[in-house]
Amino acid sequence: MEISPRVQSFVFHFGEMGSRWGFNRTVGQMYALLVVTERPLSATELAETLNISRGNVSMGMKELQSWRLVQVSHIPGDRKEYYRVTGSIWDMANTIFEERKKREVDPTLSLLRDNLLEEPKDKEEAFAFEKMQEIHDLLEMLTQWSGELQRLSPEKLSTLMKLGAGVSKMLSMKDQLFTKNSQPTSDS
Amino acid sequence: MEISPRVQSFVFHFGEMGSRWGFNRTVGQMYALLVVTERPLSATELAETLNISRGNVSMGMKELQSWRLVQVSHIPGDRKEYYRVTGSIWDMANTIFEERKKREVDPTLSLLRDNLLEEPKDKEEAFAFEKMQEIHDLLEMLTQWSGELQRLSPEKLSTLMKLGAGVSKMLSMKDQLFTKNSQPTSDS
DNA sequence: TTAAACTTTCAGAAATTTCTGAAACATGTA
DNA sequence: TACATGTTTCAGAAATTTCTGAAAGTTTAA
Repeated sequence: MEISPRVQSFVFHFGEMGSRWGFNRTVGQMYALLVVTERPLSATELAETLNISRGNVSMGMKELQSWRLVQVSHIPGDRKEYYRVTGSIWDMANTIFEERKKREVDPTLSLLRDNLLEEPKDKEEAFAFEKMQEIHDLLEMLTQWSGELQRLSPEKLSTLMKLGAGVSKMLSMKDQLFTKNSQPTSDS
Repeated sequence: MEISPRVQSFVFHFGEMGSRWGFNRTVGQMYALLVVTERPLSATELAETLNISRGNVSMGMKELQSWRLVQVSHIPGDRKEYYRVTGSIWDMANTIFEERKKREVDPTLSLLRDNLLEEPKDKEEAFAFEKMQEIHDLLEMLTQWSGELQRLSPEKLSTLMKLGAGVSKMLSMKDQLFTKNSQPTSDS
């Protein structure tokens, strides 16, 4: 399969950047190519288009499937496996966030929780524990919040984003608002 | 300088994780150690405590300074340079977000902008462009939003987070609210 | 100017990650 | 069974990243 220069530049760029987002260059390229191609692609097509080995594609697809970013599909009368991305761009972003959290934040959170169970032994440790507690709280906040955002529909999220600086204004009116309607927030 | 086992486990863990957050293992360790230590540390102390070379510390400090996560400070009558973290844990998270955005999102955004200037040549390219446009819009949204959040004070942000599921409820009342008070949102 | 005390640089060693390609494996068909 | 058409695995090659440590650089003081 040949691809146009501008699409190619995107695919390659995504490869370079992809490594920052948790997968390596070729996996990034494979994913980008699948995103911008309407029809599902076979492993061989991926390998030939990107000039990478067949084996590498196999491993890459396995990884992308483990991230739930790619699905296998079949074409009637064809024994090959064809790959395509799952869901929308929005789903992609959501999934990447979620998976990264699982791999990067959660382990830190549980380590901090464990470490903070006991009491600090001296002044130095007390200071360290304070900082670790702060990081723990921050990460927990982020975790909780990202959960909320993921439950929000894209439309609502878009509204929230467009609101922009208005968020601040809105917050200052929040108490007033919720008191008026006597609707408590659903705190955990 | 010797550090307690639990603090050490945090420092090492942060090293492993740090590589995910944009810096390598030893830089992550150096930063973690500075975070949990109250007094500023010299390069030699860092090197000895972490068992890494003096040269590596020098490079690491340069990098952390370029991230604006670490500052140099001096002790009167001492020619050594001492390092300490800048700002609070909250500032740290903010800075890391901002720097990562600069390095990871912005280049993609400008590549997409450039690529999308011209018209697609055929049906395949049209589909690809559509997807690229969606990614572009998503990234731009994130960019705009993260800007907003950064301008928000930690207290307000905390309120917003605690609000949790309430955000959704609040949004549905937003129009009503702003109409009542005839206060338009400051859209860009 | 020399020396002492410190920092930075960078070539190349070491460690780690990624990728290839051949062999093993799987599955359907004749 | 033998074969055709696929996929997966994995040892080790290749590429990349990180780290060391010795040499060069900087600054202050006498």
